[in-house]
Amino acid sequence: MIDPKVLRDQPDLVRAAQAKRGLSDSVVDEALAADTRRRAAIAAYEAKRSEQKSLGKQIPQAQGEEKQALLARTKDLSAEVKAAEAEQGEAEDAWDAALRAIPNLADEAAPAGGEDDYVVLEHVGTPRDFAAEGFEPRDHVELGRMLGAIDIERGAKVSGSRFYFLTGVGARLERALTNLAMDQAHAAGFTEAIAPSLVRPRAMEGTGFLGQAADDVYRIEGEDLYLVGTSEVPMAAYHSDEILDVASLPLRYAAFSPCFRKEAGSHGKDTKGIIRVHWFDKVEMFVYTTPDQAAAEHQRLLDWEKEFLDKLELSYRVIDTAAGDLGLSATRKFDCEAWIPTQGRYRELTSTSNCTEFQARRLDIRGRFESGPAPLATLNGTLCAMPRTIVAILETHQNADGSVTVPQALRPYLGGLEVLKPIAS
RNA sequence: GGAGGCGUCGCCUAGUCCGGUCUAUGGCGCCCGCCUGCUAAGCGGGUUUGGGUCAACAGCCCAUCGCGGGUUCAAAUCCCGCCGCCUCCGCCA
Repeated sequence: MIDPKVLRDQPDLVRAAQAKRGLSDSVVDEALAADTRRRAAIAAYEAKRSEQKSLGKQIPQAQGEEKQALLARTKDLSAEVKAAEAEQGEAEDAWDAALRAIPNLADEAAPAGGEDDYVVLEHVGTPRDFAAEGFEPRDHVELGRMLGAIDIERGAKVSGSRFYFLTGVGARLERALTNLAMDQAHAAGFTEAIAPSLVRPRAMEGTGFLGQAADDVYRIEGEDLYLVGTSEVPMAAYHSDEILDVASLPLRYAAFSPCFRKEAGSHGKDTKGIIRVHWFDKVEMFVYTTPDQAAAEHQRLLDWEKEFLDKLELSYRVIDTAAGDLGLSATRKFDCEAWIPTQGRYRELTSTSNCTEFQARRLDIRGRFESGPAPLATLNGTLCAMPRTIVAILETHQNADGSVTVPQALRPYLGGLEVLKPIAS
């Protein structure tokens, strides 16, 4: 959630931020009204409670009529306290709900507008010119079939649409990518993590995924558990309800986990191949740091993402996502989009978000500063989402005969394999 | 899945049976000060977190003994539900 003090003292700042995302600012007035009601309710309750406590202390000493009078008064007070407490609880809940409905304030530098209003920050590499090379590129579905790497038909047979099996060099490729990603993170000082992909509501809510993204979340029937769409969720909740030593920051984690997404509302989009699937594995970077370091850390996460894509010899562009396309928690988001030859366009491979103190407030993650405990900043960034990365590698590095040249950096992870060759069919 | 035990302000711990003087005990650690050539020891003080009020990071007040309800004038203490951890049994990758 946003800083309640900012809401109270600078509501116009929040209104402007809402406008930048293309959202109504009515939530601001609702939250302000809820805050006023809440504070009045707290004052009323505390006055009653204070009286009850002081009278209660006199009862054990009192005798006879005096005691009876006290008991009569405190009995009435008891009911009043109960009523005041109930009102306080309701006011507090309403205030909390109003505050949680407000998304993080978009960064000043983030472009205003919606999905199409992103700003391209840079292009890295040049998309391969297959026409000049004299052959028509095959898409990853066909390449995957020829290489015995991706089995979409059987994925559908076993689990339904948007599921797949990785087999043979496909499975080896995921393992190699995972290790390449983890090794890079490890070398950069990250702590490697394998995270649970089932979490309780608190973790899901705290990371902001039960808001407008709730339709995309799988829930386990009959249990209070959700399947995560990213290990950002368990990694953010990892230090929930903790006060961390500021000297230990930044805490950087590289977490592997399967990710599950309903992809509600995307019917008809990316129905072919493994660009958009209900399940995939991912190595995600997750950082806890101080608010004043968050922006610089965001750049570092972007740099690590670029370093990884560079190792895979992909051509890509980096975009600065517009405010309206930010998630609930993010103040700014950079996406790296790789060129997909058979689609003739750039597709998101990695994404890094600066969530400032938004998630930390919801999950009660604080640092012990000299001035006292205060919320930390959290950031996340994709290091490697397996299926899309495999798509980009296969399509980008394919040869006319359907073989695929393995990027140099990946070869040691595939036992020195230089070329993935079609299997005899 | 079955049986039992446990959960107190960083860590350990007293208190819970028999509700009120608990404004939660003591130790360790940590911080400040005194003392001392220096260090250690010793001595004194401080040390949960959140919130309300306020010009105030001063003072005062409220909440907080795993979480949520309930009983009561009054709950760390009594009752109910839940969560977590531990031990044993069963099952099992």
